[in-house]
Amino acid sequence: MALNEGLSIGALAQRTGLAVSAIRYYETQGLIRPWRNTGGQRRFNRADLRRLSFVMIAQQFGYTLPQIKQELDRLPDGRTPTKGDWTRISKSFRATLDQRIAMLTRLRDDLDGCIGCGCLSLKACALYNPHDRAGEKGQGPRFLMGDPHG
Amino acid sequence: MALNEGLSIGALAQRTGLAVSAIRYYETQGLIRPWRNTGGQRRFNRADLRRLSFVMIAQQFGYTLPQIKQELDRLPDGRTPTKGDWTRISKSFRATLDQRIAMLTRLRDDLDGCIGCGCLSLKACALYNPHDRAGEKGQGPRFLMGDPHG
DNA sequence: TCTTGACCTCAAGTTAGGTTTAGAAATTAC
DNA sequence: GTAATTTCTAAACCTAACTTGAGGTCAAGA
Repeated sequence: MALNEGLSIGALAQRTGLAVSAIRYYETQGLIRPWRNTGGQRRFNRADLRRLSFVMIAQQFGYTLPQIKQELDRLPDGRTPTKGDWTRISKSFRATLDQRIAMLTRLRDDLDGCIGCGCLSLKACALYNPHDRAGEKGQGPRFLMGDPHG
Repeated sequence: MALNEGLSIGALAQRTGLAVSAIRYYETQGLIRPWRNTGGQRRFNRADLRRLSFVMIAQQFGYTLPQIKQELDRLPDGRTPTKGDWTRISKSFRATLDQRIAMLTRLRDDLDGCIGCGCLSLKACALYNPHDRAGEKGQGPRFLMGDPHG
């Protein structure tokens, strides 16, 4: 492989730990844009290693591929994230993470209350219609672990 | 509807807030076992309201339907959860929840370290191969947001 | 040169947790 | 008794994020 010919998809797979099929899939989703060599095979920049690493991290944080694409698209064409980019993005990750931790903590508190009360004949319960999606559907009151006519 | 004929699927849907189609689906998954009236329509016990409420809560906690079925199957045939059942089960929920909170908190700490360091040329990074699935695949070292030959 | 392994495309399959649709039968309301 | 709801089944469809398979091509080593 000559010096300036870029990485093959297999090499990229080995170095990121991703499956070859996953990398191809990411291409269809617009997360990476390899070029083709004369034989029609994909060739990648070293910067794509970082892009894929970024994808993997963002997935850990629960981001969907379209959301990740959105972040990557904010970078000037094909650029590898700089320290400044990373700082901005990771602060947004941090906020998301804080929210999720807070949500679970509230759920835990609700559950603790519920363990104490036995919760089997409640007409309303904190576990029902939890904070993170209250009012989402507007379907009126529901009953939890109990029968309103019970 | 005579007093002892049980609830129709629509009534159950109204009182739980679930879609009729979801209730039918739960039956296919073995979470509830309605009987049929002479016309072939499903009829439910009031206890099924609690079973379904239980399903909905457990889903909030991230349990899959097979896992929920497993919990319900531990109850003597068709029984509605008693206070004792609920205490046991909710303690298990609590443990799961604690784990998930701890995991996210570690992730947040790692991220905080990573914001500081810039993280763009690391050969190893705490965000890579996070605690909750370390060693999962045995694929050797991977590189994160950095190029090992960089 | 030959062979083997990596790579190509495109379509279909996978899992989870359901929803939608179609056509028919049962039930309820008037 | 008739019309309007509900309910029935079975199969197809849905999203997300990929994987698998079939059939064919490219590249690298002996």
